[in-house]
Amino acid sequence: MTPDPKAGSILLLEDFLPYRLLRAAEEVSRRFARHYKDRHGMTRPEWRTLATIGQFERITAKEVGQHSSMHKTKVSRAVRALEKRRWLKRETDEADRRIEHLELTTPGRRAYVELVSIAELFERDMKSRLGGDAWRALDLGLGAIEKIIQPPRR
Amino acid sequence: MTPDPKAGSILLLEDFLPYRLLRAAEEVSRRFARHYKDRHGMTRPEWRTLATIGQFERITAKEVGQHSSMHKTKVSRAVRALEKRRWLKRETDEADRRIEHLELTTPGRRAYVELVSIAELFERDMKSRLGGDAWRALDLGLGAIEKIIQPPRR
DNA sequence: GTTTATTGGTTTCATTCGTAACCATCCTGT
DNA sequence: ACAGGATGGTTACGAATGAAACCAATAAAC
Repeated sequence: MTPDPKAGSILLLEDFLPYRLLRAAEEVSRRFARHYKDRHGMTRPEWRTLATIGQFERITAKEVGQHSSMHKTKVSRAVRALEKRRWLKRETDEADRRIEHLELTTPGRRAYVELVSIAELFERDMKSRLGGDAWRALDLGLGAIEKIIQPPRR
Repeated sequence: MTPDPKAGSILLLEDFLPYRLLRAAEEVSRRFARHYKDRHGMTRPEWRTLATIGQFERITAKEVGQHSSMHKTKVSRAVRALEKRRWLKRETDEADRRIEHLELTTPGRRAYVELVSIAELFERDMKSRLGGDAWRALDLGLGAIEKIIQPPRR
């Protein structure tokens, strides 16, 4: 398994940025996921939904999807799952009865607060492992990508 | 949909690094995927497998998985798909008949060369959009993550 | 004021995925 | 030489995914 120096090849997968980016992102996510999966058996869509509803007092499913970059079917399923746990409640909008406003219940907010602290701990740990320079570099690089990729979602 | 400044929340999903990283990576990958999907209807596992076999003259399925960070079932399926296209051939190892050596056929290598140039074009374009500073920052940041995440695969 | 288009959200369905079980082959120890 | 593991690779199966169809409800067109 030695790289082939022969002419024409010349793509080192391990240096190809889209590959590196996805690999790094998936591994980091996988590690972070262990925490909330272990803790409550939550999936990533559920975690993102919880995080988003927690961040905004009251929000619709559509807005959750926009804010957390999730397909509406993922949101729909995650909302149902969280509802089954009694971590959130829906309220149909009076003026437009298609819309449902989502809010966390008291246990839901408790879970949210707990998960926030786990997230912060994880991020701090990651930062300390990476070192300040790399952390800032990553922040800058991701910022540049975010500027490029469309609908600036905030 | 205004952020809730109330006490206790304090997690901005859009600033949470694991989230940002995955979102950026998925979007970049999605865009790159359009190219090889349009061109040959290839999936990501197939593209990675092709890229890996092209990079090494002759390689086993297991090594493909290691090099491209793919689960062995993904590799197995991708290899079969590429084989059906007649882009690769398998050769059972004489000494150890569990092992199969994989090589590209002539059309396979042709497709590989084409995809490499697409990849390089994509990367160049991405670099020019991001700008040199951000590009280098990203490279540095990803390098740091790679150093942290396990089996240093090279 | 009725048709027509749009929108928020759910459901269906085909595809993709990973875990685990599996098969065949090889290696180890005795 | 034979039992018990490992190992390369495939298969089976349940869970997750997203595109598209769908359902209500609202808004626009006329």
